[in-house]
Amino acid sequence: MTDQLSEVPDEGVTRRAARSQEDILEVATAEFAANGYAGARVDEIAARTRTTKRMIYYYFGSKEALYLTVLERVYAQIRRVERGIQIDELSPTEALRKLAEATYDHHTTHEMFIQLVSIENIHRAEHLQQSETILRENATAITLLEQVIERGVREGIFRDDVDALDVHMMISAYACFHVANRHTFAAIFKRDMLDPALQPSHRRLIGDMIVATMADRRNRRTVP
Amino acid sequence: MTDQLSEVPDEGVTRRAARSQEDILEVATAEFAANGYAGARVDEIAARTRTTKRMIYYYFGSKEALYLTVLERVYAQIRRVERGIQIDELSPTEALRKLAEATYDHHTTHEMFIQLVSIENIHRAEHLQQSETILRENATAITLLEQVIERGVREGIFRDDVDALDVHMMISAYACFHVANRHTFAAIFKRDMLDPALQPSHRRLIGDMIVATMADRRNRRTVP
DNA sequence: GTCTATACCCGGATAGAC
DNA sequence: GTCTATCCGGGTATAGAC
Repeated sequence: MTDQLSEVPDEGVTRRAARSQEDILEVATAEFAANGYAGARVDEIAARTRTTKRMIYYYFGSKEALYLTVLERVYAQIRRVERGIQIDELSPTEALRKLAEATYDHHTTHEMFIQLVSIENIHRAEHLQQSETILRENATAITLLEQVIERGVREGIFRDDVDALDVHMMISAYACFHVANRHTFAAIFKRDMLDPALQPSHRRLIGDMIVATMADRRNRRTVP
Repeated sequence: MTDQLSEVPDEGVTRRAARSQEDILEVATAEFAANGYAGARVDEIAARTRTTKRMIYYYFGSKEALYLTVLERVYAQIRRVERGIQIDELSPTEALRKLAEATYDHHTTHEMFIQLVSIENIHRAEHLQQSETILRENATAITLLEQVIERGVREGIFRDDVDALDVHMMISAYACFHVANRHTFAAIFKRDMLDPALQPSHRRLIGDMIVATMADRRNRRTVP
């Protein structure tokens, strides 16, 4: 979580203060992700920062507001990744595989994001619903997927009874599960889903899965 | 979570006491699932039971021990479902679909189980690892899947580079996601994944997905 | 086994000086 | 903006009568 999460500092705030807020957010992200909302300790965040607890309340107002800022920061991060995906030159099949792999790559390298999403779901997305930014911006992720699927259906190579949200659901489910359920899975089955040795095959499998499902001839509208 | 979760009461405990402990566990399951481990309140559990807070500590010793009992109870429940699945008469393809649908059915009707698994993952499965029962018994879920896949590979209709744990992972990922990420998904994309109107198609989709992936001819060892 | 009352501590939030 | 010190609610856990 060190990559490009910085926000533009407010005008009236000194460079040092902005830096300090960044530090707090960095540490808070780790603390919330590791312990959940109620389990996270503001004391602990302060202890791991160069600032004090008093300053955290000065900057962010409350534990909940701090958590919300953390949430918006990690959602902004995945938005940037999504916007960077280029699929112009690819066939619908290749594009689908690339989108699936990009999601797999993001989630497997951003464990804290997945943990925060899990935590947010435990709390019925009550905080997320307070953030107009996330709700407005992050839904756009599927427009790319919509275009790819529409093209594939038009070309007669994709089934037409599964929409973009369904595909997004399948991709996210697979990619999330590797990270979100890593520990219970490893405890019961003795296999670490994030073992680097397994990642290439898991990365291929998500592409296979999505492509095979969408191209399944038994469900295709137009049989060639 | 009203179905058959009862444990056999200890010998020295009266019928009334056993019933009281069942009540506590029922309510505790809901409380932990809804608020996470740290967010759950023993006061609240006591308030929603006919017993008192003092009795909860008398019966279970600590909040953590209570949570562990809750966890073992829901894992015992899914074990019973898994053991009840019959696939003797089915082809490998049909068996795979049936197993996928059974998992989908269980998870979508046991929201609290999925929430508790999420919570447990937030805490790096530290509690789950203390339960020899869960670790010993729940790994057996894949033996059925192993047999089906071995048969399918032998008959040349399944690819042979995806093992039973991988398939279990795909099935669980899909089924878990519907429940675990329901709220963030609904908030962002305005679609409730557990909407009863969508369930038949989602139920078909998980079967299609698993069957298509395993039968994908481009990855099959023996091309017919 | 079941109750009431309470000890004790921890954590979020704030006061107020500089 | 930054610090130290502190309040105070509430949460886990227990004492002790019946």
